[in-house]
Amino acid sequence: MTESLKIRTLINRIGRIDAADGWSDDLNPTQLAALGYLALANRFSRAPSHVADFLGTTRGTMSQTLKALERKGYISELRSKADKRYMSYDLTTKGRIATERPNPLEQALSITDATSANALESALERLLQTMLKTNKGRAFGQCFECTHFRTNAPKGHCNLLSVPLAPAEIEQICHEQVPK
Amino acid sequence: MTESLKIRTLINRIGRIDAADGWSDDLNPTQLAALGYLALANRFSRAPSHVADFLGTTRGTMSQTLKALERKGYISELRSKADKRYMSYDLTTKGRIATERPNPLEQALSITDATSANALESALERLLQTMLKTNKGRAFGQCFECTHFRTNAPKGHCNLLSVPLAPAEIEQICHEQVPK
DNA sequence: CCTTAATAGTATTGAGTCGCTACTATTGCA
DNA sequence: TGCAATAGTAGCGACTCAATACTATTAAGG
Repeated sequence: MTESLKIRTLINRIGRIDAADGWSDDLNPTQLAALGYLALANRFSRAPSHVADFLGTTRGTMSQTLKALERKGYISELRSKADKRYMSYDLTTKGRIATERPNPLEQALSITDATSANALESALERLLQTMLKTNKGRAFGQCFECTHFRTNAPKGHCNLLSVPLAPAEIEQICHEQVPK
Repeated sequence: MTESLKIRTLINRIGRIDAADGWSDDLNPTQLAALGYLALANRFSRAPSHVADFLGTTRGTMSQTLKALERKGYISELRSKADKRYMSYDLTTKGRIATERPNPLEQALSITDATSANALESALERLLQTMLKTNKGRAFGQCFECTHFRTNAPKGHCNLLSVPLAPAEIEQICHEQVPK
């Protein structure tokens, strides 16, 4: 059994076990994953196509998932006036609460020391970026780690969209992010 | 954004992107995951309930998935004579070939140096074991890392089942494994 | 021994994922 | 101005998935 196969099996299994636990209430793992992404993404990155891109699925599938989330009252639709094709989703209070539900993965990580957690994160981050490079996927990183980001503490500025960024937005996920 | 949340998001996303790519032929990610497990498991660990346990799903769901795999000719059923309730699945040649298909995750890992791959594996292994401990899940590790294993190179012996183990079996996954 | 409990697999149901194709509406570009 | 690109969605078919209920078999206890 090769090292690569072991790692792949581990990631797959950890993800499945974590997802299996995420079935409570009336949300399934995919709906919860979409909700979790929306909770982290900035205001330029909350369209169906962005969520689809982030989770490696299609616009059609994600469209249905988001409609289901809206029907259940976890998110609300927001249509753009500038570009009438474009739409965005905001979390409702109910949606925000749902993302804060405890899960076995974070629970297990909470008893891990900070140094090894940090090492694990950067190893996974490197792995993901390598995968995305060959797959032509987007990075979806945080603004403060982006080449288009200029700091102006405590605020920031996006050079790509020519838009000022509030302090809270600097840590959010953006679909245009290009890692430094 | 906490470190735990980042790691959870990364594992989830890596798993999904890897799975999305695994859709080729006529197999979906879950079928491929079940097939992958059967390829690694020893002869005592290839029943529907074992696969279900390994992947964190139910017997009912896995029963259907395995029936689908059998219908398509990837695995073949083998009923036990000792215990008529029990059954086991073997991979066919077609099934064995399907597990060898290249995938983005292993491809990305192939250009990672051995030391960091090793570190990543043990970090994920620790994370999984912590998750399983609170969830009462089984470890599903390899025989040579089990408390019931006795070596008798190049063969081995299982003290739990009182059965000799061929060299190839020592590296296989067992549902009874208890990590040392 | 024989009743009862535990275990293994499965059929069924209903909600939902997922890729795919086809379609509409809108915007960008040449 | 016309045509291509983009964004979202409906509909289809195969499948996942939890949950329930069921059968068959084996184990355990009085």
